[in-house]
Amino acid sequence: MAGTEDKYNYGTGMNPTCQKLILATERLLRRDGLSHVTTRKIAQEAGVSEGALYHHFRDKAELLHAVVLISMGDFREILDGLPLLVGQRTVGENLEHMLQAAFEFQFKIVPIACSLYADHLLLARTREILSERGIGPQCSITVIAAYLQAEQRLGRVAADLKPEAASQLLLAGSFHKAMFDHFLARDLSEDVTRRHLREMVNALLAGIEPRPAGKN
Amino acid sequence: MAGTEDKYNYGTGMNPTCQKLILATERLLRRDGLSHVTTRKIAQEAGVSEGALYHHFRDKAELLHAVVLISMGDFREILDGLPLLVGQRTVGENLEHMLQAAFEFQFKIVPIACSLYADHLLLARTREILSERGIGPQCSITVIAAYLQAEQRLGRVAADLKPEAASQLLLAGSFHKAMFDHFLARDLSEDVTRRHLREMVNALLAGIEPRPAGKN
Amino acid sequence: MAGTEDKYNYGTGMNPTCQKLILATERLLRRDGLSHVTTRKIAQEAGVSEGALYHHFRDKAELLHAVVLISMGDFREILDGLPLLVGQRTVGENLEHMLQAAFEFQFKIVPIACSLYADHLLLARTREILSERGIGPQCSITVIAAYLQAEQRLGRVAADLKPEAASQLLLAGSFHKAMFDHFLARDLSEDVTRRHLREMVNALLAGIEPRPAGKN
Amino acid sequence: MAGTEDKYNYGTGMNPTCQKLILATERLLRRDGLSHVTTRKIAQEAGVSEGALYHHFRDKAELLHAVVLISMGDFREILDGLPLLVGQRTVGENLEHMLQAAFEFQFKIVPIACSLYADHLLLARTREILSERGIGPQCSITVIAAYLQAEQRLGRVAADLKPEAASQLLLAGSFHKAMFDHFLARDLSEDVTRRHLREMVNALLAGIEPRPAGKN
DNA sequence: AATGAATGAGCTTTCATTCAT
DNA sequence: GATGAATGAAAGCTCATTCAT
Repeated sequence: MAGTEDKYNYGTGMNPTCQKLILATERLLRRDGLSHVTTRKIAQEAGVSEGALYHHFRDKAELLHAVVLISMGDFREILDGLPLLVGQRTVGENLEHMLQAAFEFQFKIVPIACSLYADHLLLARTREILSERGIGPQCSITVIAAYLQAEQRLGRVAADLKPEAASQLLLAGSFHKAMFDHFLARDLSEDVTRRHLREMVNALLAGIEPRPAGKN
Repeated sequence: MAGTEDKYNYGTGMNPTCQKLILATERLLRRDGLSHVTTRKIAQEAGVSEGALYHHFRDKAELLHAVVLISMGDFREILDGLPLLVGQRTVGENLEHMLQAAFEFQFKIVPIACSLYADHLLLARTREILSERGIGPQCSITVIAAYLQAEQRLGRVAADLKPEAASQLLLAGSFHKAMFDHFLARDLSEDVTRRHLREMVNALLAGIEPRPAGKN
Repeated sequence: MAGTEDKYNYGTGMNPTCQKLILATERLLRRDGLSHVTTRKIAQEAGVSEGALYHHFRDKAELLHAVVLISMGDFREILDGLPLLVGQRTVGENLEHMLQAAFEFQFKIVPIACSLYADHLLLARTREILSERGIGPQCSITVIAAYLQAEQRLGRVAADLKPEAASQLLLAGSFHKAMFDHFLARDLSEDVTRRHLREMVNALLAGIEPRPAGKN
Repeated sequence: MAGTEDKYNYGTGMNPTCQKLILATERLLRRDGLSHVTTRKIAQEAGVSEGALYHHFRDKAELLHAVVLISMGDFREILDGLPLLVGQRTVGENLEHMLQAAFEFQFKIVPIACSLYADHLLLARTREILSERGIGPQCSITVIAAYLQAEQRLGRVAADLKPEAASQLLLAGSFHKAMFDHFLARDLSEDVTRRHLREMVNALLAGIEPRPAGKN
């Protein structure tokens, strides 16, 4: 993915000072929570000066945003690859695979994303940054909804399903689980997590209403 | 607060100054977000002196805990009526009705609940308090899951549904929407909100998988 | 003047901390110039904490404003007393007396007033403070113009004089001299200053145009 | 700048980078006020690197001095034409015309000239430079005073007028107006400005004292 | 019990200046 | 000569907490 047209290439080929700052911020956020993460501590942890932080990022919010972007990791690639999976394997397998990646991402950013609600100014600034760059949480929902719609056209998804609603339910489910796991400070094994997510996917796949005996 | 028999008796028989402080804090938390709620603003909003705050609470954290406790306390009551609906009307109607109430509550507490993630100490202490009192987000999930299980026994819900998973999906969906609405600072009409929630319920009711033509 | 309705009573009966801060600011401004006068230095010089500064003044601009107000000293009283002088002594004597007081005030505030132009934000904030309180430099001009108008009605001032213009000329003249004395860092004797000011008053009194021989 | 014969040759035969820096600084000073003119902004505005600034000027102060010098340099030229007007048209017309030009110049330099008062070191250094070159505000006063004296000899100006005092009153009046317009951030039409200045000239021409009925 | 002035450490951000390339 | 990343001190301001009254 190096050298793509991505203007905000925080994953690869990045200035080492930038990288140090982002990693330091991520580490501190996870350990202490946003309200204890000061620019001073970040600079110290990164081993650079506080001035350097403002040389590379307009403000603290922009640094936080970079942390979020870098945390997307696999999830972004999987979202990008989703259109190619239309008609492949089963819908359930595809959704489950996607949701695992989503969860991994969400689990990392819950401490940041939720912290924003503690500071309306930071929240507003984040909104600004996201809209400046034309991205945001709704993007993931839209991409998955588009996938479901494509499968709908193939008859692999119920014709009367609202793709947006189903998509939001799934992402919300994994995000909620991520918040929950953080809240309880529980460190679940990968297996348990996978099972949780699979159960959500399955519940949504089959639906709540009983199906007439026959198929399934 | 001195010497009553209920250690967490923040609702009744409380010193009026205490009560004023707690209510003022709750109002401010909702309005401004944790990081802008200062002891000075709290005292002003409550109409007492800053010093008084420290007569009734050891420190700001203790006051915040009291507020969190009160705010979260309603969790249980929200769903008390649910068991009575088993077998009544349709499952869809019952769930939708429940989700509207849940959303209203969640929308109110998002700024407070999310703020907790900004401060790991506050989060840890809240975790302890809530688990001590046997409340918290898991309660809601359990109650709804119990309702679904009861309906399952009546055959009104698919036999192979995992009630916990479906329940979490729904609550997560509305919570996610609440966070989203706050993030975008959008004030949706009641109608639009109702439609959003109904679409989620419907998506989960019918499921993603296509149903064989015929009944339903 | 103690106990008047003046809401911003910075001269008398003032909180000693306030007074210390104002005096310290005045001293430092005179010595170093605004751009070297930091809130930290002010607090040190005043022998109080930096926090105390912000306890008594909303921001640095408000403190500067207080310094200006306290510097008005006699000038304000003389302006207040001007209406009573209508018809008394000669117009020249009255104006000269007023201008001496104006100069004393202006000489003190030149370093502050001019410094504001170095910082557009501070300038804007000052404009805000002044308009909040309904005061400003135009007030002095107006008061003196009113005096001239009253004398006009008595025939002691030329009927076709524009009072505002004459008033501004005088105040501008002494302000300009104050700037000039500061610029040259010259410490003129009171006598020389008095003569300068008297010459300005006289020039304006008699006018530039030659008078027909006869009276005067 | 290196090794030319004119120590203050900032206008001609100068290194283009130097020139760009000086012009950029002047523009910014006028627009933003001294305290917001940073070396970074200067370099950006000049289209060179921040480092280049330090190749051509020992420090920021030296650059500022160069700018002040250039800005103030016009002082002398403004009034060069005045001696030629002695005995021409009316004294009032001549003064009014001169004051319009003076105002235009003063309005431009107010932000720079006043900013000097924010930094006593800068003020002192400017004082030295200006007096070394024999320029400064006193020059304008002297030139106008000389004009008035010449007219006095022709009987077109009252014999007992102190030319210096009248001259300073006028220049002070327009400078004061310039400061005022900046302070109020008001952008007056040329017509209004012209009227303001004309009223000042007229007030000074006719004087405050009533004239015996009859001529004039 | 209640007040509110005072504290001082800490916050985010800015900026003149240096220096390896 | 020119660059621009890096520095680190210092700016204005905030805030939980204390304490004399």
